Amino acid sequence: MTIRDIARESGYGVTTVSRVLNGQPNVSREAREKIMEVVRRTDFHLNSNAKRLKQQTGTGIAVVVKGSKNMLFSAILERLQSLLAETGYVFMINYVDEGADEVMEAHRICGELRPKGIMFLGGNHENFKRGFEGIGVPCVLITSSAKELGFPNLSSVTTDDAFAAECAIDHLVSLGHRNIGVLGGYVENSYPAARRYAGCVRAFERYSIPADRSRVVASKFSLTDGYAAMERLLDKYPDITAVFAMADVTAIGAIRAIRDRGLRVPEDISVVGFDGIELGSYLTPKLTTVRQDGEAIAERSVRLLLDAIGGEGGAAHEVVPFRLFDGESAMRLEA
Amino acid sequence: MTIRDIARESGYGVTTVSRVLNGQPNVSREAREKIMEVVRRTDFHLNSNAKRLKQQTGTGIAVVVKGSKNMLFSAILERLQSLLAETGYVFMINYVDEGADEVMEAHRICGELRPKGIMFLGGNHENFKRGFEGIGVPCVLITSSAKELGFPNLSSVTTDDAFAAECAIDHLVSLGHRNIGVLGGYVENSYPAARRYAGCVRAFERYSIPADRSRVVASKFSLTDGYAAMERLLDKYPDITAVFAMADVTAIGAIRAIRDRGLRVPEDISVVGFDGIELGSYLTPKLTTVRQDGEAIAERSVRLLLDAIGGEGGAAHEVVPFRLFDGESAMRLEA
DNA sequence: TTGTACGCGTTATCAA
DNA sequence: TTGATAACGCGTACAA
Repeated sequence: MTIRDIARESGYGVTTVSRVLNGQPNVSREAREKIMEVVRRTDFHLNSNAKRLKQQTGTGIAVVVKGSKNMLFSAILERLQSLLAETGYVFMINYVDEGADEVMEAHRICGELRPKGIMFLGGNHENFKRGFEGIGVPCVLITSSAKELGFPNLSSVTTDDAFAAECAIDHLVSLGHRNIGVLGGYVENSYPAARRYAGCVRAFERYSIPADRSRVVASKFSLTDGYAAMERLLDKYPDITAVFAMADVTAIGAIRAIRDRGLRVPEDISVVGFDGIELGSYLTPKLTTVRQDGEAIAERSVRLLLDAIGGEGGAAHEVVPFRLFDGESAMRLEA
Repeated sequence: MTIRDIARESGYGVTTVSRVLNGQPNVSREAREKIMEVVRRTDFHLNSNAKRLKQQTGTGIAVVVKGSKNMLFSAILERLQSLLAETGYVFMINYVDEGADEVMEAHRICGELRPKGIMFLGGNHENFKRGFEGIGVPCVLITSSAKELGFPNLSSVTTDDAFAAECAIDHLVSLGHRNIGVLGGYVENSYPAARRYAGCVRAFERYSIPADRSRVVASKFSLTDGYAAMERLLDKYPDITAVFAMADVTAIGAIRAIRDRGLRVPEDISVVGFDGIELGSYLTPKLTTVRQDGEAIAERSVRLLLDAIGGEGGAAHEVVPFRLFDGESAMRLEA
């Protein structure tokens, strides 16, 4: 079933049929109705391969998601999907492993799917430095700033990770804590982890908390890794009274580890997370956390990408606000 | 940059270039090397639109995911992705809203992406009855049995929902509970919900628990809806001692609601969930739940779909084992 | 082993 | 307002 069959069936030419199917003007009412009738009757769909071949363009936006069990990413993804659905773009999601090279993947995607733009949900700066050259379509990196990378077709949308982490530490210190552990991503692999770590250091310095008092254990952002990291932290520094986890899932894993040692949250150890996933406020105690604004992040990302696709200006780097959600998992240190 | 340019540049014909690029035999070593050199040098990629237009097929498998915040789905999806990655199929994920018609969406996808097969992660029987006719590619419905639908190109992979729910109720009854509430999906919209409900009824009858003692409140499968459903349940039946929630997220929402009423889990109210998401065992108390085997579900689904695409046999309907994970959220009823 | 030439289904151009 | 026809880039008979 092709556009030609519709033409023959309806008594018009292929051009007219094409016009109707693409909602173009310069078609008589009558022709439009007759043709649409046939189209509906035969349940005809344009062949998008032929269409794209002709138009020299893949009508779609690819999303490369780094790590599939990130609940913040899920929330952002959902919002992206619904925002993009309204625009008529096809939305192509590709998950890559946390250790994979998302930029290599992007090259593959460009060759294969010819997207009009690419969104990276998470990403490693090294991979971009090494391989982003040569990617021709507009891109936006989400949850990791690409400002210093300086590519003209790579925008970014982020939370101010350093400042946000600083606020988290501020909060703990204001509650009287000085022996604070940090559970984090791998600073060398993850830009957000590096920024958050930098924020911690800044805060510790401000309060003259010696560097050796800030106990940092790297871990992947997952329940099980958070658990393991917390165990190591407790082994090495049994005197800590508070923990800042660089992701909510890490915090949840950590809380389980704390309890499995017979300690309580927050009475024995206060915990502050990062991300602000919905689940956090269903836990007991409710998770105190730095809440990133996933909705805003998604919206700004789509806006930036669509503008870039439309040819409006070059790369932009936006920072969306966060706020500290004061839950129940962190409390004042009893003297 | 086309295959013709590569041909000219390398001094061979387009056919030879095409053969090399598709790994076909009947090409001399020398030609292969020379051509590959040019391909690498110019970073050439085949135009997949032209390729698919010619081959009359989109090389890919589409997945229609119903509801994006289903953590079980996320886990299955991840596994599907990695299984399919090994096969070289492009993996196209499409999220649809819980209220949307996934079969309509499948039609759109067929017209647009021309996939070789479709996987439905969640789905409504009514939609299939009404609209599946006319979908020509092999499909597999995951987490909902399509046996009774009888389409020759629609396989399915499920847990035995009815039996699993029956086991959940069995467990609660064996702990001494008789006043058991049920928090569930909409029985009329969700086949798994209907099956699980049927299992509950069967168990209640077996124990001669009057139907009016089984207090059922329908709700969507989400944290917030689980919370609201539990509130309604407590309003109507303050004397219940146990709750079976048809999804873990519902259970987690319910637990929050119970606690917000000043009651304890499991001392005042026992809770049993369904799905067995990883998170459950990080909670306090650890969630007692019916654990579906997401890995096996993903693996069987891929197997079934690939076999069907390969033309091996018709529709098959597989049931994968589950098991009751005995956590801490359900306890013996104190006399 | 290699090359020529045609057709896949659509849109764009141009003429009617 | 309409229609004939030439591309788009690839795979593949078929010929050499």
